[in-house]
Amino acid sequence: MKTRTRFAPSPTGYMHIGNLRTALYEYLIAKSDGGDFILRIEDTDQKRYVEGATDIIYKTLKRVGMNWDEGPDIGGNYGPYVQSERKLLYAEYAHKLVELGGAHYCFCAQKEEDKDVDEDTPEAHIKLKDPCKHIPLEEAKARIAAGEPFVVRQNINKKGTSVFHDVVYGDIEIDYDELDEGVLLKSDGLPTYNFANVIDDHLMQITHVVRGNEYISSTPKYNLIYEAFGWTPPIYVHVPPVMKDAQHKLSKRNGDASFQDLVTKGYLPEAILNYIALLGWNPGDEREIFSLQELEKCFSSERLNRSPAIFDITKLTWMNGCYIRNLSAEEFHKLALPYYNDLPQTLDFKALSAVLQPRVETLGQIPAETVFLAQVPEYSVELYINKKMKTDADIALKALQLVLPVLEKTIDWTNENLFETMKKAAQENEMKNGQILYPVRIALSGLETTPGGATELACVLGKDETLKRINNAINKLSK
RNA sequence: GGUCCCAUCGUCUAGUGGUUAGGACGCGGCCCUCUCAAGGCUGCAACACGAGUUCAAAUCUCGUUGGGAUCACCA
Repeated sequence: MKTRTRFAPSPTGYMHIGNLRTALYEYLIAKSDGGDFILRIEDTDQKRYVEGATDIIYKTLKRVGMNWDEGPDIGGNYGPYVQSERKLLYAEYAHKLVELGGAHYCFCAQKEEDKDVDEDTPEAHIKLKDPCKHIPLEEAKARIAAGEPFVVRQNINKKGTSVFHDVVYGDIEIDYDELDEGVLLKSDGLPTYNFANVIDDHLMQITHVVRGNEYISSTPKYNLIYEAFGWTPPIYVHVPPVMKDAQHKLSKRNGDASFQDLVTKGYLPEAILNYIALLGWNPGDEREIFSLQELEKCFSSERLNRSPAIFDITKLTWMNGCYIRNLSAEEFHKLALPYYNDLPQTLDFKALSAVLQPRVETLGQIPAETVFLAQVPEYSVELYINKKMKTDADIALKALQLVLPVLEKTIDWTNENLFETMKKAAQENEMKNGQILYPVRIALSGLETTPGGATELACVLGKDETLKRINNAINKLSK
């Protein structure tokens, strides 16, 4: 049987890093086995639906090169691939499941939201027995026919322990009486995730289901549905979450960086993808830099990790630097250009870009220290002035002249606290190490300066002296 | 609270009974260099705890502690 995996996001906002990683693993499981990767949109919760979110999903996947073989936009043999368009299908199967004894109709009002209930008390977690379960089927049907609102709830009739196998976690045992008889078909006629994912995964012939490990405890419920229909469950691959710190998941809700945020900051999609691939997976050897194609070759779900991984922006930054340094001068400049225009308050980046263009061409390489694309302007100016000044005085001069007005505007000359602190730090460092902080030293030389250096110089010398020295440098270069 | 899951340097991890517990990021030092960065070399740094099994345990078992998940007409 051909391997088929699916990425099934809800269009509720930006693409989270954890989501993207799940998609990656789905993609890799399929592609490392010559299988198909399917995109399915799970939009059964109309309350959480966010306009444009689907587009973000498309763009993100395309941006990192994870192309899907079937999906809402390109179709396929198992469509439609948007759950809201499959509404009738779910209803049909839900009624069928009732006939098969796997579910029942329920007419209870929606449970009120608990307010002042202490989450930790046992009482807060007592599962309600559903009185509707005992309504005779004929009576229930009559009430539905009469127009009474209803939901379809799952029947958990089994006793004892359920055992299922997970690729990552191994065999897992859960008692049936831990399971609640959850809603499968909501009163608005749309299915819940618990039902839709089973129906769709079966109908779309999905072989491997990859999802967050928060679904582990409800997996037996899904197996019960498969069983009631006489279907074979897929292979389960539950993955641990990506964490922000030891206690908290990475989540957009808390303002954690999304894929798009990272890209905007100058992280290359390839680097982000490479980094998150290694967050919970490793190839078994010591390689760390992988293109998507290379990952396809060596990926194995057996090497997925069981414990959560903390997202470390520092290491991503390092990896991003690796990717940026590998760019050709042309590629680099093309990618960096938007950032020149993006920071109008600090420098005239258009002019600066024109100044820097020949430098990249001359050097034929990217400044080694360039880590973030978004930092390109600052780094470039600094490096340029420092390194090329002597041989390329003319261009350096132009860069300096661009920097000067910025200094006057951006440095808070009145912030005495800042200046005092930095001055003190510089002096302490001088006493301790016998040398002045590098940027200050450069600045003091009066010949070379940089935005950063000038700031520190200003801390030590004050505004007038700083500007005087920079002007001297410009004059000297003009000759 | 019930149930399920997890536990190696600060972080990502290798490790499936015998290793000086390896690598990467970060951090410190040295080299290179007109500075920084990059590169090279090097240093600091971990098996949560306690029993047990065994000649031998990071690895197997049990317990403890700590953390996470779940108990929605959200996914």
